[in-house]
Amino acid sequence: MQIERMIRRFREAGLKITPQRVAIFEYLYTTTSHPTVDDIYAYITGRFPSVSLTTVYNTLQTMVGLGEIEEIAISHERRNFDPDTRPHSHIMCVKCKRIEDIYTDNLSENCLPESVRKRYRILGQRIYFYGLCSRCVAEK
Amino acid sequence: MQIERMIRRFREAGLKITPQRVAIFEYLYTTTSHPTVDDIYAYITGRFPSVSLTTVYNTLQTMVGLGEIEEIAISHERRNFDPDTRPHSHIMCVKCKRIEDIYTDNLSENCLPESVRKRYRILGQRIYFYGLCSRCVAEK
DNA sequence: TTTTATATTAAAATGATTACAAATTAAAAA
DNA sequence: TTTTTAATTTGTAATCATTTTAATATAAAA
Repeated sequence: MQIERMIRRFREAGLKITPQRVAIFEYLYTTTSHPTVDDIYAYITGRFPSVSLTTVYNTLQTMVGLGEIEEIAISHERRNFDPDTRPHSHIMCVKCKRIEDIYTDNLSENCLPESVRKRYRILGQRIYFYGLCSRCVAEK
Repeated sequence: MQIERMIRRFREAGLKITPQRVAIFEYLYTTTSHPTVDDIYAYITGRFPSVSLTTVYNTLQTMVGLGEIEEIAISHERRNFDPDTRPHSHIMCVKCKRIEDIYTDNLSENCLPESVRKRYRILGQRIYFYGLCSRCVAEK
């Protein structure tokens, strides 16, 4: 399972396995949402009341460094993390800020003109959609 | 020209035309880059030494509200603004952080599955590419 | 020219993130 | 199992970006 995988990845990197870290893994891999630092911190404090925000930041940064989670830059207001590293896109409701995954086989690498491609070593690509979800449309 | 256009847009919205605002318009429409708040502030202080950061923030926010500039969410480290509101994409060098425009006729609205489309009122879309520019590849 | 509503400014408040040093602990070695 | 050691966690303080606020200044209408 993914939590075991993270433990193995941390061990391989010479990092220690602490209960705080495992709790963060558990939260990331059992929620289907795209949590913020505060979401994660709120959950962890439920289990380890004395946990420090620094620990959450450090662990997330380490996981990003290992390529096991990704930051979603869909909005400047919030910083969301995504434990799903398969290629996919996101859509955010501009009102309630919820983010949903979009899986599609047609990720548009082909948008990149040759003139750009030859001047860059391409490392990644992100596609974000913005809209109003049906719930928020109904409300207003 | 675009500066005249912004002046007209502000007037139409019942907003006043101040030298500070005009200087911000001038900076935005005579640079081809994607400036941050600090880039703009640095330029404006050259002309109005006593200008306040608040004025820069307020003016940018107003322009975003009028739909005349857009925020680029390509990175959480920086907040870049784009005075070009035509549909286009961006590529950022992950090392030097420079952002370049990409114009392409094939913006992938078609990436959106019907199942998602029917649950959202789509308002916008952004595509970001990440890579190393030739200059930064050479350096390392 | 006077008036008035809006904009600017400076300073303080807020919020997110990072840096730091002391105390704790995971895990390797004995 | 116990000891040792290096890494981690914690709490606090520092930093940085952004927003709020209230007083002052000013664009533009009267």
